[in-house]
Amino acid sequence: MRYALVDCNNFFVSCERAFQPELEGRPVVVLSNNDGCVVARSNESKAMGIKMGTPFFQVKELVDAGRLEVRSSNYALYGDLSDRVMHLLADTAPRIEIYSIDEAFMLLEGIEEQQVNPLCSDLVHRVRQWVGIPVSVGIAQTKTLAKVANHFAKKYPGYKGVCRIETPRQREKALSLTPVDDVWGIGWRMGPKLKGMGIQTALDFAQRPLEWVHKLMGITGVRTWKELHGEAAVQEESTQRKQSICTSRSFADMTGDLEELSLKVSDFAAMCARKLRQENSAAYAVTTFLYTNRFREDLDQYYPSATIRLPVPASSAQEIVGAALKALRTIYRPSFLYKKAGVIVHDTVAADAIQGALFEYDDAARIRNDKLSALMDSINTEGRNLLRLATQRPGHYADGIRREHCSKLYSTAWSDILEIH
DNA sequence: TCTGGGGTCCTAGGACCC
DNA sequence: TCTGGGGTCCTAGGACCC
Repeated sequence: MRYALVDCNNFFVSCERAFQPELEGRPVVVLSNNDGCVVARSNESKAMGIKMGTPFFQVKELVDAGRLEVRSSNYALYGDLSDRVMHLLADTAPRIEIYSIDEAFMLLEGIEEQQVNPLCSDLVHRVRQWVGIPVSVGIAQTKTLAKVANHFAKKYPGYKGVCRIETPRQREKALSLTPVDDVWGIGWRMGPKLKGMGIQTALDFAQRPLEWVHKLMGITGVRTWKELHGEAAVQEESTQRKQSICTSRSFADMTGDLEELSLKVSDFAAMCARKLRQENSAAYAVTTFLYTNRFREDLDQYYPSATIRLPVPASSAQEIVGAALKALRTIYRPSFLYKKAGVIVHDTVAADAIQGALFEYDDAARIRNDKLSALMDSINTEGRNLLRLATQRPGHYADGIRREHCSKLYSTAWSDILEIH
């Protein structure tokens, strides 16, 4: 098997540039929700030393001085452009696995070896021309090696966006030039630990005995090691249905008020229920969690969560919201100030495979709830929650979230129209 | 004053049973 | 009052990813 990892360069920034070409060549950053911190950077802003996750207030001076462009994140736009990129990939390869909003693996089975590079080069041009997004492609025998190849494709313009690791010699060379903490699967915990033991590069790591890796890092480390040796060990994307769905937000201002938290949690839960229905799923369990502000060392900290199990998997707003509020009441303590809350629905099953509980469950009520939720879905299109439960407040859960640097909704008018049946 | 959101997988340890 | 070993299931939390 051969994999091609296609990765959009600086994706959120590239999306903004696709509709504002004057941003081309300028240092740009895109911010997280609440305009909290930097989540995407152009090459120019990376070169200025701005790090991923930098709080916005630390670079605000650069913006005020006209040396840095800033945008609030616009997920409707990014999702739309992502769809367009993925369609081009699906037209190129026999099979693709979408890994994230800006990345996908193409499975190149059945494609002749000499065809692989021209095919990928052509894809890079098409995506740039038709969607306006620059992408890089890394090709290798395993997903982890394809990731390594992708780093080279991004870093060195000479590759023109496509880098392939094929021979053992190429593999060794590439691994010897890759810092161990840049390897997919080796994170901020293990990276420094390995370096402390004298393992600097991916090649150093790959040359350790497998047993040693197993003892230090467990089964996940073994997988990474095998992948670097060209043996596929990372799971194929199998389950289409998500196992858990989460909706959470930080608040612009902290709150200790149960009433206010209940309104937020109701909205998060209703959004989870809607995502469930869109996936044609239902969930056996609902978890509500709260966070105090971890940056305020002067305040008491509290990170509680509680899970409610349901007798029958649910996807109606009524049931999910009811369970989430019940969980909230068990964890809420009035003596704290909360900065963030969220709802997770998990233990999901296909909605059409639900088995009723034997006793003590009102089937008629469930069917009524499901019908009402479906009706709400048909009226509430994405981002426009016109219908709500009584526990939800007028407005949208995104209300009160800071978005002071948002670009216009360039592309999404079309998808809104297409979603109305 | 100001510090994101949404996922997956693995493991350690507790509860419970025989 | 003494009190072993092994198995399973569940859950919380850690580590990783983007």
